[in-house]
Amino acid sequence: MIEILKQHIISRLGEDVTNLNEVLQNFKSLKVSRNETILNQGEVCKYVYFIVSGCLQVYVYDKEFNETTRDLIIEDNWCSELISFGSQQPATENIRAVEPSELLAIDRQGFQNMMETVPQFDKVYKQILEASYANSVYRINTFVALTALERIKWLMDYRPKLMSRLSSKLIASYLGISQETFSRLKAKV
Amino acid sequence: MIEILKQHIISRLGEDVTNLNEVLQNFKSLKVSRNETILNQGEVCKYVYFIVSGCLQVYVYDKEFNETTRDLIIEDNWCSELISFGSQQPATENIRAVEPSELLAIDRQGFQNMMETVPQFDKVYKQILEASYANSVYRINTFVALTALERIKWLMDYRPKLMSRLSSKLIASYLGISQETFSRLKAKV
DNA sequence: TTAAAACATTGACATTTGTCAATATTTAAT
DNA sequence: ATTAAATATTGACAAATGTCAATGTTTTAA
Repeated sequence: MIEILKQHIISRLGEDVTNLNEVLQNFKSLKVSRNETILNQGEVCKYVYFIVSGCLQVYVYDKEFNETTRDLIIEDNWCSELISFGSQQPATENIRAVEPSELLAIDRQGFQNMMETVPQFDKVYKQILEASYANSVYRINTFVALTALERIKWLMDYRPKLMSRLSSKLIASYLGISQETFSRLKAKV
Repeated sequence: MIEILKQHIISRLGEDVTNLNEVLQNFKSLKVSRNETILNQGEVCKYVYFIVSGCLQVYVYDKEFNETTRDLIIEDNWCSELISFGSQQPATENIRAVEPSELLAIDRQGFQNMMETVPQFDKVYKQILEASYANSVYRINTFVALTALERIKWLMDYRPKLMSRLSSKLIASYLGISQETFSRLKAKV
């Protein structure tokens, strides 16, 4: 499992990362089953997760307790509630596995260790943050102006893996439309 | 003008910032008039702006060339197209002043100088990035699930200054609703 | 100060999307 | 393998929002 993360890091920081193997010891490996929650809103988010395999859902509840999904993240990506992780304030979002998933978790102390052992690691946090930010900006700009049908087309074009792997219910919640509308419009594409 | 930025930085990094005055020399002061564009999509974003007074709009065009506004940022805040600024790739968003504005601009070289002169300054970029990220996450989670009326109420409660200062047209574009719907629902609140 | 332009409001109507309910299909657990 | 639960589809209808057009109001610039 660690090997996948190793490749991921090398592809970003280059081959010559000193102490990489020691650094990777800071990650704890865990397996989570489908529908297992790994963060509840109100708790402090203690870890940043690297997804080795599977898929995580980041979501909130609206006032009628419907879930709305801010993000769906698959293998070879990072996932966390970064705002809570960074500030140690209670999280405003929930995270759960929507597929059986293999994760590598690192806590703040681990991050600290890494920064000291591998100076370039400073960049990794910045990269994760920048990627997350870019993703959310993109999501706002893409979605505010699009109709339900256009959102579906967008997902098919740019996130085809999500479309084929996940339930309609989940996709609809990610697109911000009802299941019924999703079901109907899907047929029209 | 610089004095306001100085207070802003002191409030975040504390009183004892070494070389602060020299650091502030890296900022160029500029005045922009209403409707003046300071970044066009396709260009590389060269500056991060601190808004001393006024208001900036960050927006994109949809396929019918309507503007959709991702953010409206007022005085005492930072504004940039951070993804372009960080990567030096072409910007995907436009920025314009929607009020006559006084800005302090710093370029990458200036940022570099600051990091070297004031070690704590490293934090400032991270803080700007984190704040921007938190803001966009909040925007996604708040808006995806809200009706037009609820969005208006939200704006009145949490961004009352925007509501009173800016045109209905702009506010509607920020809320992702038509001007007419905004006009009608505003009366019902 | 005045004319032109931009913006805001309102009505009529069309379109999109949501809700509820019934049924079919798939998935999960024993 | 069988049954219960969850998910997906479809219809009928309601509610929300958008579009177009007409008019009134405010802002801007000469």
